[in-house]
Amino acid sequence: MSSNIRPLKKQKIRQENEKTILDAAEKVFAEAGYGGATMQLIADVAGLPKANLHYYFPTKEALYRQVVQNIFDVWLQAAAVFDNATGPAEALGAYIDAKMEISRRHPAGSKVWASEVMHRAPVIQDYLETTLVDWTNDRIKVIQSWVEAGLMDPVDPRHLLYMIWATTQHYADFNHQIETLNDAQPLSDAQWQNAKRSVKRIILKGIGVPESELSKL
Amino acid sequence: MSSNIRPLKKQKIRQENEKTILDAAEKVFAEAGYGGATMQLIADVAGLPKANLHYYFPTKEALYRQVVQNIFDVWLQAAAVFDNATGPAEALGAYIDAKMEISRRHPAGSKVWASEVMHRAPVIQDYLETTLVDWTNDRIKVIQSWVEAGLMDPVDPRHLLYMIWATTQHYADFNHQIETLNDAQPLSDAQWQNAKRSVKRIILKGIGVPESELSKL
DNA sequence: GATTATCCTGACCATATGGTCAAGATCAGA
DNA sequence: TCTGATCTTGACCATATGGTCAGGATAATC
Repeated sequence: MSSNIRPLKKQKIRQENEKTILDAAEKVFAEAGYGGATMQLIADVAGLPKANLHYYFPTKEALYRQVVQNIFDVWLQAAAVFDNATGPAEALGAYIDAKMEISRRHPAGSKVWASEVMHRAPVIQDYLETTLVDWTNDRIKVIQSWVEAGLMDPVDPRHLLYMIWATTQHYADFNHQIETLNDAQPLSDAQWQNAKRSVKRIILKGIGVPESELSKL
Repeated sequence: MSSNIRPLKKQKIRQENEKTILDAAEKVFAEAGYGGATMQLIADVAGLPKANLHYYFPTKEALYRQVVQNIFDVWLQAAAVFDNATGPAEALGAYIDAKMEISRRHPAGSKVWASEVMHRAPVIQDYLETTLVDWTNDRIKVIQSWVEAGLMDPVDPRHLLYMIWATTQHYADFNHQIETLNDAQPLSDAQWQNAKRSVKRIILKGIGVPESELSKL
């Protein structure tokens, strides 16, 4: 391709505008849902005329699809931390930390993801059936091996994963409820640390990680 | 009031139609979100002409509000099981069971609730600030007393509650994902039992409930 | 400076949707 | 059977929304 010669500043314009639009779209989709979001509102948040959105993204659905796929990528990146670790305490601890951090930094993305799945995944069903299924089955095998090695109790890996997903994402998806229960204040740094420690401790102890490992958290 | 004399069969008609409409609305709101749901679709699901919905519920928002409030009531009923129990194993075990059962029987309601909270609770914010805050603070005190009585580890009650809510509701809100990961099959009776047992065991063990109590699950 | 490709945008359109209404049907009680 | 209240519904309306388009601006290349 000669694409790295001809378009240079122009390509940059496209790149930046797409990013601006995608960020605005993620926020609006998270706050209003797919049906409640309007192209006009996304345009306003992005600071661009509506017609400009349709220049970069042909339809609302195409824009939404891109938003959801980006979130899926973030999700997969967090999953990488799960690997290259020796045992359940280290691996699951790091995984929980990573997912909690995403919930903190990326709540809108998590909400869009939740909404998409709640509505039976009309856009990313194929990803669920391929990438997610494969990833999950791989991790299940890893957890199974830990069980067989006596590093943890014989818990059902599937439900362990669901619990980790549910709990960590809850801090993003239900952040409004959590704030309301926190005197209408966002969690402070210290409260986030406490949340992470609490979640890790209960789950890891719950699957039989020895106290000697837990004290490292 | 003479309302128990005059309208009798008529009152029954209203009652039945409102129920039909509310059931249809809950399903459609859960599947499409507030913005994606249309009065026409709700009418079709209910088997009634659209104009009839507006006879019983003046606006879409009023109908939605009623749906959400009904769900809140179910939620509170489940919370009752939390009480009149002696210690964490019994109380939290029963609470988790009750919430898992709701997720199984009432997934649409849970999804509407999740969606409402994710969108910053435009309709039931007052309930969150009053009923939910009060209920939560009460339970926190109860859990705190268990900690002080040495019946469980000194975990942060707030995050324990969040974990229970997150995990149990996950089985409703993300049931599509769970089905996809279960060979596109809904969970069987046995799988639901396994899910309940797994969740209860990890959480209760995670907060330090002694093994002698856990074996009763 | 001329040419071409990319980018920008106000004005516009077709459609879908929430909601209205008036006329008719059904029912309880006198 | 007559009367008044409740219920039913097809037809209709105003508005909001996704999407289009033509004409103009801007930037790169020669």
